[in-house]
Amino acid sequence: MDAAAEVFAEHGFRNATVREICQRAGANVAAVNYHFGDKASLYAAVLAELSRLAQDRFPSDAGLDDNATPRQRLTAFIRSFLQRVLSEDLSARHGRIMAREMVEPTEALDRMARDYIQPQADLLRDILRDLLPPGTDPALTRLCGLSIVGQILFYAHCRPVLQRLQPEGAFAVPELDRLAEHITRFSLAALDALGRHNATTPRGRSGTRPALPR
Amino acid sequence: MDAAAEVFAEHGFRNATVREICQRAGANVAAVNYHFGDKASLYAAVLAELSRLAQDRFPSDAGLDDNATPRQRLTAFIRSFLQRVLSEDLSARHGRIMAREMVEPTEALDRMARDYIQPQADLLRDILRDLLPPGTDPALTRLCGLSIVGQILFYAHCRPVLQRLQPEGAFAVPELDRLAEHITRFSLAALDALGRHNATTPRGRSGTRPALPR
DNA sequence: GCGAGTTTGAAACGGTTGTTTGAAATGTCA
DNA sequence: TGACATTTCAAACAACCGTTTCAAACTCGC
Repeated sequence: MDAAAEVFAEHGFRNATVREICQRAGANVAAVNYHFGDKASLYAAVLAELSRLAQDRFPSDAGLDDNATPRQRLTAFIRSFLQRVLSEDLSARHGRIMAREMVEPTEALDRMARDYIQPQADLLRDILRDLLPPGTDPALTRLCGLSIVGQILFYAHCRPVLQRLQPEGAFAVPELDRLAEHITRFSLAALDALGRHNATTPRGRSGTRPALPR
Repeated sequence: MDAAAEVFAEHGFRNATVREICQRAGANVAAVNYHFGDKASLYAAVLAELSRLAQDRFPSDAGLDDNATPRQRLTAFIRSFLQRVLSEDLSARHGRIMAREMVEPTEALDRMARDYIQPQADLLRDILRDLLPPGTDPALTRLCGLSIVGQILFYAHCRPVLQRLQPEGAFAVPELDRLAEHITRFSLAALDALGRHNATTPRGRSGTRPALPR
């Protein structure tokens, strides 16, 4: 399974070959079918195991006590999410596999969305509900959540592009601490401002919002 | 080439088959090798053509006159970027192919990064330089650019996931107009706040920034 | 130490891939 | 029309894929 995780992370489900997996594991080609039934079941087993590892290595509420403020909870959420996505050790394979799965879904994505992604989405929604003024349009809350997740997943999806951009290293992936700090600051600043404008007209569409430049 | 663009967008370079391309084009299997040399050259030709189409259908300065403000230029940049990525017509194929290329690069990505992505990155950097106070740390400018691009590309990369999230449709992809407006508002709010805090200590690291919650 | 149950191994199978081949069809121009 | 170049076509090729087969090797309770 360790070898399989490596190969799946490198090539994706479809392009990974059981021959390479078995070779890297020092096993025979028939081993996969004997122990797991087929390639797809091995993939499912690897994915489940990696999700479990990533989840309890970087829990979303890392270092929070019971009465943490919403701001603290968002900070922890962003940081642990980034760690799961960017960390170079075991869970890096989880991040790479998930990134591929999002762009090119297999049947495994349905279960991942339900068991792994949905709870994260619910958690973020709850944090944002506490962070934004009461009565905030749920659609706005949702959009803010997507803006935050987007900033994070960007580094999971686009690393190959960042590495190719000039000038040398200027667009390289920043170190994780610096990155988590920036995304948190950027997002909190936006949430504060959007919350302020929205609090005055909890149900209004955009009447009192500052007009966008045209 | 039209059939090829379709099939490449659906399955990616590696998983697309010349047989399906030729069948969809009503041509013989040998046609690809006869007219383009090999599968990779056809892919390169398709990618170049789609980039050209997307670029002059949704130029980054759509509807701007010469003395547009930085805020207007950012608004136009975000909107046209989103259109290139999400629009359902021709350029949808370009968006899907680019998304795949970012997660699973082929040799074609090197040229795309240089000729297509780099100019966009330079443009966004210039806009942000005008938008943030003079003396802003270039690293911060860069991070803000990545935050903005991340929010946009998220919808290109994660649509399959969004469609699978409960509750029904609540996390579906919002319509483009609403989305462009949100990302612009979210980003401008963050830029304004970060600019304010940073302007007081143009070169300082984080001394006077509001402390993050722990 | 032995025999039933489990695991491994080399080889092969059927299927799909990108590419090549060489003949047939089509187009071009005197 | 007749010659020549260009394009299409069905068929085949070699390589690789996931999976199966079945004999050999191993494990472990007795």
